[in-house]
Amino acid sequence: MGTNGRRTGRPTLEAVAQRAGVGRGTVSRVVNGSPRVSDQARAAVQAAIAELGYVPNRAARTLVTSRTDSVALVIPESESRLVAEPYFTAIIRGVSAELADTDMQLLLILVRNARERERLAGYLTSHRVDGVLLVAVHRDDRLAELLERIEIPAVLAGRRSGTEPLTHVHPDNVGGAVRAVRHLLERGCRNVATITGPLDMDVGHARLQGWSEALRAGGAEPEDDLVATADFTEEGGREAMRALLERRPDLDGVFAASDVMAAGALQVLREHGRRVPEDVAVVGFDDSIVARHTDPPLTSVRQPVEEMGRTMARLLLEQIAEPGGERRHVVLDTELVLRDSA
Amino acid sequence: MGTNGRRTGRPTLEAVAQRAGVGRGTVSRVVNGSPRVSDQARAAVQAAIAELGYVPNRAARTLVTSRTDSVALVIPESESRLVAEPYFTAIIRGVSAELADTDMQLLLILVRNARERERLAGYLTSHRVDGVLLVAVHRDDRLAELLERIEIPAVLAGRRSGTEPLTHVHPDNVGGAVRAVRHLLERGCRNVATITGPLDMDVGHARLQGWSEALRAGGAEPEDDLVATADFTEEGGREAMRALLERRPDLDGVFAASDVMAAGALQVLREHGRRVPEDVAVVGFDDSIVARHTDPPLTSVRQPVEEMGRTMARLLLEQIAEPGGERRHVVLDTELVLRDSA
DNA sequence: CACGGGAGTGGGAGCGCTCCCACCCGGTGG
DNA sequence: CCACCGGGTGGGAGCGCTCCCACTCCCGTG
Repeated sequence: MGTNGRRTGRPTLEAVAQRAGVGRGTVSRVVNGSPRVSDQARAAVQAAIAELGYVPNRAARTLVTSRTDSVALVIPESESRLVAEPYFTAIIRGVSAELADTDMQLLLILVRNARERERLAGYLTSHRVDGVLLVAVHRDDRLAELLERIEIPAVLAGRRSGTEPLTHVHPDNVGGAVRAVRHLLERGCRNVATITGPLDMDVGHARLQGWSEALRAGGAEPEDDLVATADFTEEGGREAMRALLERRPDLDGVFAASDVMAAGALQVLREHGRRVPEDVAVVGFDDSIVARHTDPPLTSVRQPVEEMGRTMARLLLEQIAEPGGERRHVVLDTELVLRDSA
Repeated sequence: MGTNGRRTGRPTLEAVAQRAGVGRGTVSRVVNGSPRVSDQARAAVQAAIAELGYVPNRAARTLVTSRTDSVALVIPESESRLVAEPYFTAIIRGVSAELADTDMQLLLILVRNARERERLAGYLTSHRVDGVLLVAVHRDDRLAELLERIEIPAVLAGRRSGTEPLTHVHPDNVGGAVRAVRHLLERGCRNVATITGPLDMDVGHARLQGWSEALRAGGAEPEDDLVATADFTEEGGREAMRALLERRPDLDGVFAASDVMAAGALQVLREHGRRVPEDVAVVGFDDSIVARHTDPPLTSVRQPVEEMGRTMARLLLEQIAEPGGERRHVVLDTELVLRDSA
């Protein structure tokens, strides 16, 4: 009693100090790994910590340091329905794995609408997290702009454009697309069409660019009527495929910028009596779970999503540790996974 | 200068009080919605808050109240590969939606191994969160035991057994299975087999039970050689299907306790030259994304996963608000989604 | 042998908030 | 007319930590 009106039974730094027969300062130094402590004192403190089961009070620490030891993973919901869902799961898994050895907390923030974006803005501005990971970035991304404006450590999955100033990580979209289309050409396809993602996203744009590059490298000219743009959804894939068949009945290969769109395309091809891969060969992108279950199973470009998550987390931690450091840009390799569709 | 050595430019409660010409106590009362404030004072304070853009410092509040205003969603990784992935995404979405209007933060914690479970234990014991949501519960679940022991507000998705003492939410597994099997019987199936999930999980057990009940209700006897146990994976589904075909070549219907296992079963049936649904009708469970892409598309029992997430969050908030309240148990309805496989 | 300085240490101040007690004041009842 | 009450209010104390300054040793140097 007296001055010590403790409400929770949890031991404090003070208690540890008393137990170890040292001052608060010394305990703090030990806990925070300062070298300026004698071996003797350190041992005594560590023993006391173990005996009492001391765990530092995060709030008290945050209050004085104004670090929060937590980072936010922000997922714009509107996009999350579009991009294949396993993508987010894999990102989360990677981020979490990388953070596991730290004592950083992972906050998950889904942003569904303008009101929630507003809330998020207040949230970030009041520095309730040390850093932010943002996925599903598109051109003119309001959230990315926000991150840039308030100068909080941040890492993007994807980018707004080729000149993205914020640190970001993404798969080699161009290279992956090139690989896919090259494979189609090597199989003997003469008229390779593509179903693109939204062209206001770099990922959509880049995969289209890869298609063009691969065609040119193969001596073919990328023709406009071999391109149909969709929105990463299955229905979008179906519509695009119908349009392509109408415009170019002679097509014999399709590169779809996502597995889900490829799945839609496969349905339409079947409806039209085209055999896959004999009449039309199809390659998707993502190597997601759907790729293994389509009929026929889908050849697809694998992107290392979990690895992306890990990398993002690592870059963010670096940036938090050294806020002045320069922005980074990491591109991860893709790989073509062969199945039956091409 | 002087006593006010502020480091961040953010306004404090003190600043608001000064601006509004009232005391700290009054500002605190307004911020926390106490009725014991005159309309005049409240107006002045609200104006000052708006002008200064005041946001309460969470750490300071936590330090004194020992509330953290955050809840943890705990996902045991070992299971997460097994249960269909979209499940977690949907749970997350539901939880997040329900929390969006609160100022509760959502912490995501993946637990991969014993070491991380240990860390989590320390984490929870030191009350760094106000409550916990736990998914993928199985019998003898160590994490569930932990939650029970440290008496922290908690809600489970699923349960350890029929006598689960903790508050929990789950779909009507028995009813869903009954619905599926009844459908198979009504279609004219005479020998309905089942591929179960792990029987050390209530969900595996309950879906098996539903199969039995429906058979009996239909006048048939559930025979042991019509049951094969798997682990919710595709490969498990394949093996189980092979075993069933060997034991009971006369089977003409299969109820699989998950879509992923059903997908594996479909492959094996095709390999064996059985047409689906003509020779063998198949029903899955989950109505996950794979169900739409199998060949043929899979009839499946839909469980309202997002709704489960919402419900879990709601129950948790109630429990945090009133820690003494009694445990709750919510069962959500399922629905049969008809496609081509049955 | 005095002195400067580095290593190690203790503890005051203060982070921004809530809690609670003391106080003020106008209305009511004896 | 005064004691009483209760709505409304201000501000001290204190949550548990880090930061930093002051202090004590004890070594090496001139």
